[in-house]
Amino acid sequence: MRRPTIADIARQAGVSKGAVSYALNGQPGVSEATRARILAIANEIGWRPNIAARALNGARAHAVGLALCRPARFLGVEPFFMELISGIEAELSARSYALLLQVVGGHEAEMGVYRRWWGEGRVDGAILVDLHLDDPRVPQVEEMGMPVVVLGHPSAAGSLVPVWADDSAAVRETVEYLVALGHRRIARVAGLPRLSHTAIRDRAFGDVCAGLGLDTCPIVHTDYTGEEGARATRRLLSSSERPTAIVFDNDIMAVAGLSVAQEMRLDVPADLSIVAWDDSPLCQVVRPPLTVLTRDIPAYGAHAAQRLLALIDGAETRPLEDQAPRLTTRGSTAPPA
Amino acid sequence: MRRPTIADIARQAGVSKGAVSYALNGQPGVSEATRARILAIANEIGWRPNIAARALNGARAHAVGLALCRPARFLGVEPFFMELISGIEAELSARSYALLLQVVGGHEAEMGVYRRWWGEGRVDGAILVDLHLDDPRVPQVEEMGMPVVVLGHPSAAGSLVPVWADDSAAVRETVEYLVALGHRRIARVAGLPRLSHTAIRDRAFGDVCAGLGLDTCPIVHTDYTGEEGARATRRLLSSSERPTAIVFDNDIMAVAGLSVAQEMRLDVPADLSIVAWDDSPLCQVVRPPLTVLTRDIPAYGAHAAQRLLALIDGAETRPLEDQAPRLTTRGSTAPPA
DNA sequence: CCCTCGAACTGAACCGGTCCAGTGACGCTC
DNA sequence: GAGCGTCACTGGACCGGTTCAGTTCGAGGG
Repeated sequence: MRRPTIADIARQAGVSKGAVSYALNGQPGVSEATRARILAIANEIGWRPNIAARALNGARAHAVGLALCRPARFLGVEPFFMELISGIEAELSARSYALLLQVVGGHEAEMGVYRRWWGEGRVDGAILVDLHLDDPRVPQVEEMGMPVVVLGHPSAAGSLVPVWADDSAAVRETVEYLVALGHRRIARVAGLPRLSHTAIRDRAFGDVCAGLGLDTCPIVHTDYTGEEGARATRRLLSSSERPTAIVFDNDIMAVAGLSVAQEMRLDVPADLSIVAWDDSPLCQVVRPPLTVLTRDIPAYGAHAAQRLLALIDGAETRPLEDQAPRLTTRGSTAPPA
Repeated sequence: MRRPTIADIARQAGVSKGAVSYALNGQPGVSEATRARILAIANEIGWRPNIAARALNGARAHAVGLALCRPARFLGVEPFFMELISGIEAELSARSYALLLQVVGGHEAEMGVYRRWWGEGRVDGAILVDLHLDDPRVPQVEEMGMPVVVLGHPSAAGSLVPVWADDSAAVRETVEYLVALGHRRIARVAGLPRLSHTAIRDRAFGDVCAGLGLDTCPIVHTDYTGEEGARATRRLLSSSERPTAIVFDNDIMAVAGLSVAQEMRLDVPADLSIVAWDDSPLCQVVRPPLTVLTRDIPAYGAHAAQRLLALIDGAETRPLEDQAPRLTTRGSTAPPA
């Protein structure tokens, strides 16, 4: 039971392959009657275009690539990637593009995957995530000439098209809110220090705290896991200058931090206010529910996909600034006791 | 800057395209000297095989498909899919296969995606997840003739190759453990009732409870979200015959249930024991840490990918029974007060 | 020295589409 | 009714590989 080809259709319709091609692609060159006949036959015998054959004629691969460079154990931890992917997907599938996904162990492997995909004509472009400071992938991808959208701040994107959100503004909003509540000792439990968005948030945090004349504003770096979040929290809460508010870089660390505080018989929010980055069901399920910096992650992914498709079409190449994270206040923040 | 082709290599090496093809594919028909020369040139000019051209010759697409039929809001909720995907990926990438991913809204859309992928020669096979009772996808996929591995119990897989784990055994182990602790009133907060694995767990739960002569063993069905988990827990804990132990079908509901219990001033585990299905950082971060049914989800995905690749190669088609979930006891289970 | 055989390689068909240069028929105009 | 333009369609080259039937050549055997 061979797949039907346009040659089969041509034979049945009594026309040439060329005519069938025109008819099926909505191009001029065939009469409406013939077109209808050809479409009917194609439909009847269940013809589908063979993308390989199409791609061979210099056409699009109709797929974009995403290589995630994270150990598997971190992937499950954060809902971020799944939400991002579903957003990217929504945009892609609307244009019948597929997403090629690969989980890789490191940057070299990631570049190897991109090189292979691009070299094999498997993808028309890619999305780069988790930018590092001085990320080696940026110049390498630039050299490959593959259309690429970068999820991250323009300052780190080189000549690639960035899609980004203003994390600095979110940090500022959060700290100002906590200060308005009366907090003077605010700490930050951050993610991996080599990630560029961590650096941006760190700097914004330092700047805002200094600007507001706050006392000590420690930053502790972690690997985003609950264990490290708990350890960082324990350390902060045991210090002589115990902070009255902690801003966490993700939800899982915030929940871990909450548990640590409660273990230490501290009341949240009376003794300690907690803010998490990125909302998730988790943040609403714990007691008290967590005040969070909310992002529309699927939209973020969708915008990135949009820009990438535009880039592939040779159109839009300007940076795209997405909505900044918004502070959603819940029960975990209050004036210090 | 055109992509180099074997014609370019042939020209530079002064041989025919055919010879280059033999050399690059490790086939006999060229001398070792020539082969080395050709490989050197290919390497130097950065040649990569164009998969479209290869696929055109009836070769493999070197990709498998996974269409996830879940609303985006559920995807982020559970680490399950991300872990599954990373496991699938690990196996695929070792064999240079890519994973085509699409998130779809319903079963018809999902079948449309598979039909398109298969018809277009984009994938060599697919993995079917979240089997329903009398799942309409099974006969449809059978008819398409596409190699497919089903993640789910053989009884629901029709003639497709199932990869499954013995959930019944896990349910039995859990209930027997709780009974051994002294519990007599055990409840189950289950997932979507139309999913076949929910039905299997439900039946096992009923059977085991009946077999052990337990009193009432209510089952409440939910949609896997924290909100519904909380509501179900509230309902169970407010009933006249309050259960002393609850087994949840995922981690997020278990955590929500824990919060509800603590809100109701019940001590966990003294007044209520809690067991969650699927371990996650979340389960270890809350107080008390949750007793869970642990599965090696990445391994599960890897095994499914293995079986699928074997199936594509025309080899193995027997069902594969994976390791059953194992009970990992933590602080959330104890004898009833 | 001739014949055979295998290794090494060539040339061309082929996969399933796209697309361009032609071709023939028809209608319109002057 | 000759000339022209347009429409509908044909035939074939082409994309980048694979594969197979030949061809050439050198070595070995009798």
